[in-house]
Amino acid sequence: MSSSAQKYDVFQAIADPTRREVLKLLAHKELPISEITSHFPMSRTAIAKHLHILSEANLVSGQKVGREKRYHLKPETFQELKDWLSYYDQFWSNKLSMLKFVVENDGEDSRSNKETD
Amino acid sequence: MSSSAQKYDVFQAIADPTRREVLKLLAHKELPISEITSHFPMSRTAIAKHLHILSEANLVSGQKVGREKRYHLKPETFQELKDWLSYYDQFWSNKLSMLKFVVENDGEDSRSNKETD
DNA sequence: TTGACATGACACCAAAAGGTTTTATATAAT
DNA sequence: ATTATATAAAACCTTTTGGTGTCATGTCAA
Repeated sequence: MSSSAQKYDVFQAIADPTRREVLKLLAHKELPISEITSHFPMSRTAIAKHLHILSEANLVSGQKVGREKRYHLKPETFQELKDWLSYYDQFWSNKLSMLKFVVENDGEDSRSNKETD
Repeated sequence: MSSSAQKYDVFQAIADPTRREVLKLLAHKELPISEITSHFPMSRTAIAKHLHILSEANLVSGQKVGREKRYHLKPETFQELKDWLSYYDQFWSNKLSMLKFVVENDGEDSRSNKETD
């Protein structure tokens, strides 16, 4: 599949508030560009660009139906994001258990700096 | 300080590849700016800016220790992202894709050390 | 065939993002 | 007290981003 020089990745795609709104709209129902546009205070061209970016990031995909093109979400890519996030889970659980350890042992570890944050 | 007019949100913060690398570094160990910088082909000032953005997005926080300032991750904000993502689950939970997640995370939290970004 | 509709593709522009270098300030060590 | 270290802050520059408007193309309906 596309290993092509993707200009936009998932992270950049969801960085823009308008694009996140578009995703939210498409969650409920697949929609053509002009209908999506009607929900925003900007031109259809602008929305088309946003959809292009979302599409390159594989967050949405469009299928032509007659003269319109209907866009819908692509679940797989949301999963990519979840995977990225879950990478960090291991560190937090470690951190939490370590904190618990420190507390239970009255913080006698010499090298540890306790954070008040 | 908690009511600042946040210029950068979490989504923008993680949009940049360098910043995601920084997060990855900080996952293992809290670090001062200069040490973080040593992992990148750019100036300390540039990294400082990235840290400022990550900090504004509440993904990291820094504490001064002597003349250095050590940065560490803030788990709560990662949770925010998870929440945003989980909103979409309802729309495709019946369909596919969650299956993939379950399978890939089968081994519980022992040594799943996937390379992320 | 003609006209309306839905979209795609350009060219253009202002503002923001991501980097640089320089200057300043606080702490540590000799 | 002086010097070296660690960071902060400001001015500046270039590329990218997010928007605009205009024109071209493809499809449906009279």
